Amino acid sequence: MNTLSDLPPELPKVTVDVVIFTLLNDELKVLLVQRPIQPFAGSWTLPGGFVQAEESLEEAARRVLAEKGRISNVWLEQLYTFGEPHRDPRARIITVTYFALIRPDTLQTRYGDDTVAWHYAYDPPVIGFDHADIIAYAIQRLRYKLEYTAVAFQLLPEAFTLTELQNAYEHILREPLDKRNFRRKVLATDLLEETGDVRSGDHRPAKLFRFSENARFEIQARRLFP
Amino acid sequence: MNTLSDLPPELPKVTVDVVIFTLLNDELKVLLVQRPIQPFAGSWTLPGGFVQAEESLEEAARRVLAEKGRISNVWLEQLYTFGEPHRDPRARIITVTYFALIRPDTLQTRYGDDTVAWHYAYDPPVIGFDHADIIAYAIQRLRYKLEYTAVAFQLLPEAFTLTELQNAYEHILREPLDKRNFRRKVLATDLLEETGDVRSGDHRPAKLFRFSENARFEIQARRLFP
DNA sequence: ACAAAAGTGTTGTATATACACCCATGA
DNA sequence: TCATGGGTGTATATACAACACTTTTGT
Repeated sequence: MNTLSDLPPELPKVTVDVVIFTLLNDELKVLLVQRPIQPFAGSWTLPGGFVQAEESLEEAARRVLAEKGRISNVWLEQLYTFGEPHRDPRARIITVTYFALIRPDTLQTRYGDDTVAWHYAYDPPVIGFDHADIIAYAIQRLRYKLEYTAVAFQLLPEAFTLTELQNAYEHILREPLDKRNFRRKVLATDLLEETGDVRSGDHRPAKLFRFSENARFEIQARRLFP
Repeated sequence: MNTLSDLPPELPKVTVDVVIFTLLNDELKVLLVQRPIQPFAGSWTLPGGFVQAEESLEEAARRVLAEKGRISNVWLEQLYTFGEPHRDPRARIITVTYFALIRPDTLQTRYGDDTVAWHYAYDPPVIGFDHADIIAYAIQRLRYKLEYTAVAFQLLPEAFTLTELQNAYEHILREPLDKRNFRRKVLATDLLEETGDVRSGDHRPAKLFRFSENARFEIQARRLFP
């Protein structure tokens, strides 16, 4: 694997960083890695790595996901490319960023490894490099996509209640939504189907839904909330 | 300036390519450069260049605009980053693409230089590398932005008639628009103001408009056609 | 006077919003 | 029986789409 010291200093090098979001306890979280060394020792940064010679940018991003948290088969989209000359004080680094949405149980970190952890996306710890900007931009894109597409199911378990879906929207958008209007809108699309089961809690059981198969092809195109 | 042969072959190198659009004779055109050498000798490609050590990506894109057509002070936005391993047969090249909208009179090419020229964006000549994909993606983004923002004025002269504005929209979107609805919508925004002059042709003179100053700050945000 | 482009309103339809009560269950 | 979250309908306002004729000028 390349390290910074392997590389001639005069040429830009290319990394991919991935903003990995999940919903954990109704909170939007982002996966961060704590830096053991200078610069920014102790600060948290996005998981990333150098682009290898024979992999595409998206393959590099998926490799990073696999290496940091054994995450595979997730939804991933290119976000933006950051290339200010001195964003890394050591060398010229150009970073192609991706963002991913996963269910929290998809992540497997090594037992006892507290250098890879979920943090509040809206209230992160001390962040190194320009990664706070990247996270802020990713949140903006996520909120935008949430209003216009059906990406939300990437964050939810296979089956979910309409209240759970609405909670996900409310916590990411940070605004309350009207229950009746929300239900009418999501049911008016053909993206949801009932599983036939219910979730029984303390009170009245709630119908369980899943995203229909064709929803997976419409993440990009469909406007859930026009 | 770096050339491919200067660079060690094992590391990805970074270029910026710029998709420069204009409207010329009511047609959407893209600026292309004819390649003098292999690979793809004779094919047309996007203007581009290597990212230099001390310039940002956007600065690199502006340098390309200045070098190829003495174009300065134009609207520019990052588009996407292309990085498939063998998109350039000679070496691993990662290209950060930008797109720009200019008025056709902004371009100054050297007299007699026919290796830099406007081509039909919707009906381009033979294109080298994967630049046809890049152009197609840029058109898609342009159409999208046109429906949701006020970018169109980047393509029009300082003063224009409503019919000229509608023509611009119709030729980029490739669909006819209703004259009354179009006028009502654009005038309902506060993005346009009358210059007070009229354009006299063969027939009834048309009022001239300009984009108001605050429109320039709202290119990104404002939805012209919600 | 006529050709050609500029300019102008109304109506129906669809969509978004605001809002409050009854239902089913477990304790 | 009561506490809790699940589930439901209507009325109003706003936005969009369809549509045709009159006005002004130059020749």
